[in-house]
Amino acid sequence: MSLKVYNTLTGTKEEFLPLVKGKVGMYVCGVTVYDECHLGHARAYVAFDVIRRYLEYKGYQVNYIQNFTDVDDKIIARARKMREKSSQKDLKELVREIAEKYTREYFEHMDKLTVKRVTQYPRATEHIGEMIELTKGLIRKGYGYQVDGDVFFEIGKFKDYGKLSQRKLEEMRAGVRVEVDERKRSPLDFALWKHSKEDEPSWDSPWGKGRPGWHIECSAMSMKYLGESFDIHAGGQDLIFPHHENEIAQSEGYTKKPFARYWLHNGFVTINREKMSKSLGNFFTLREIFEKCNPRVVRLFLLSTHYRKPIDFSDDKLNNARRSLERIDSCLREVERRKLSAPAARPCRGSIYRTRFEEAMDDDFNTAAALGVIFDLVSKINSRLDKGDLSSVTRVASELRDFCGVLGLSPESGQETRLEEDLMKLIQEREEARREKDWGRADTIRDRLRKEGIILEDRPQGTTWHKIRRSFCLENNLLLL
RNA sequence: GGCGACGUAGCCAAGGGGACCAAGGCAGCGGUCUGCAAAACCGCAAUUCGUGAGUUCGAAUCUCACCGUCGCCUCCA
Repeated sequence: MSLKVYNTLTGTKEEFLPLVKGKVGMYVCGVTVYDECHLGHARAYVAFDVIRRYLEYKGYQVNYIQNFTDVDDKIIARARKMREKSSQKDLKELVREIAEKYTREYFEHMDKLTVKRVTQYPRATEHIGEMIELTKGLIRKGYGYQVDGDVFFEIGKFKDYGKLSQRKLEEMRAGVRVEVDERKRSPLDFALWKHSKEDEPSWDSPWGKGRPGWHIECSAMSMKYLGESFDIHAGGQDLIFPHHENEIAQSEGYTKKPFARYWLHNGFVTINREKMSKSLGNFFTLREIFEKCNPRVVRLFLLSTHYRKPIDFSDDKLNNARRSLERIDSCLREVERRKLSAPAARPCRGSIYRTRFEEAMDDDFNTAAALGVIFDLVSKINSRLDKGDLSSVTRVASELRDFCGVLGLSPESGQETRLEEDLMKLIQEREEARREKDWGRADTIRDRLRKEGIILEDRPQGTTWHKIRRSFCLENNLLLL
């Protein structure tokens, strides 16, 4: 069975065939480290993390590169603001600090979302030399022109300009409504190199002191780490134009070879159906969301819609995801409890579920459909457990774990198996009370433990307990009131 | 203005010419289990896929029109 991916470049789903058999080179545009990550970032990196995981599941060796833009106008603007306020520090120093801070935070948040680390995270500032070389080459080949200390890319010289965003040059001109830099030959020409002001971060170049334009870094770094042509280039839909269009122009203008072969773009996160964005002020940072919600819940929420479609965010929808996740978790917990777990089985010989799961994922990474299979598996396991038919539970459960792993939704390992002594004692006390049919006391203890985040369940085989996350506690406490 | 996406039960969401009188989740309802719960199980719940017309033996799925929502064309995941 073959994997099909939707390619923005052609506007169709195509069979995925990597350049080199068994290997995939994949580049995803990373963040500009000038502010906190928000849900939109989470969506993109979770989506491409799942794609990476699935490619690995299929047996590919994935070389996954993601950059950090650690020098650009926004970071500099931020640094200026900071300096105005209090700091005596040098602007360049501040830029470095800001970049470092938000890079660190990026990793913290992605770790919580169980986004696996990619192969390498190159930074723009560490590849200035490569970018200068590229820019020099582009000038030599007639695509770049210098004005004062700036270098621009002349889009009119690249005949395929617009092929990714499926636009014609004339159409775009009509739409341009930003003030135009008069020195540019076309309003759509973009900067390869910008001269910088005295106090700004800068590097020596043939055009004087300056810094690279935004688009050139991705061309330079993807080429360096993945070669002049590679398999997958991905990012948010908002990067299609102009960022990715410009990358293509630069890279293909320079190498005369096809750049990325498959372009994948994720849809936006919306709030009340409007794009979440800084300018609208309707964005939620991951920090805020994680304060009240388990990151796994966020991840499940994000995967419940196909990655190319818009996904609308609300507390209500998070709660929905929360309950769904609890359904998976309680199933796995029960399997564990009955000692029916086994390591995730990988042999792909087809159960009907595995076939369905792979069909879903092969169809442009349809995680929503794949989740449907996961829940069918959960139902099957629960049903078997209920009937006491344990014969195939171990096998089915390992399949379930396997699929959860591909989506990055495996429960945290190392479930707590011990309770503080006083809490253990309370549970025993309740057992006694129940034996004596002192229901009042039993219920008091149960409620009290619940407030501690410990859920008791009386089963035919005896009482069980499990801890719940604070986020779950909050909700359950509300239910108690 | 140009280009594009979407509209499926109370909510989320998959499907994208016949196996669909439409998967799965949440919420809901009835039952089983329980001291009561919780969890779980069994069952019910869209005769219908924005509206209208058309193509077809057959349409949620294709075509056209209309209505509605959103996005890109400017930094943005």
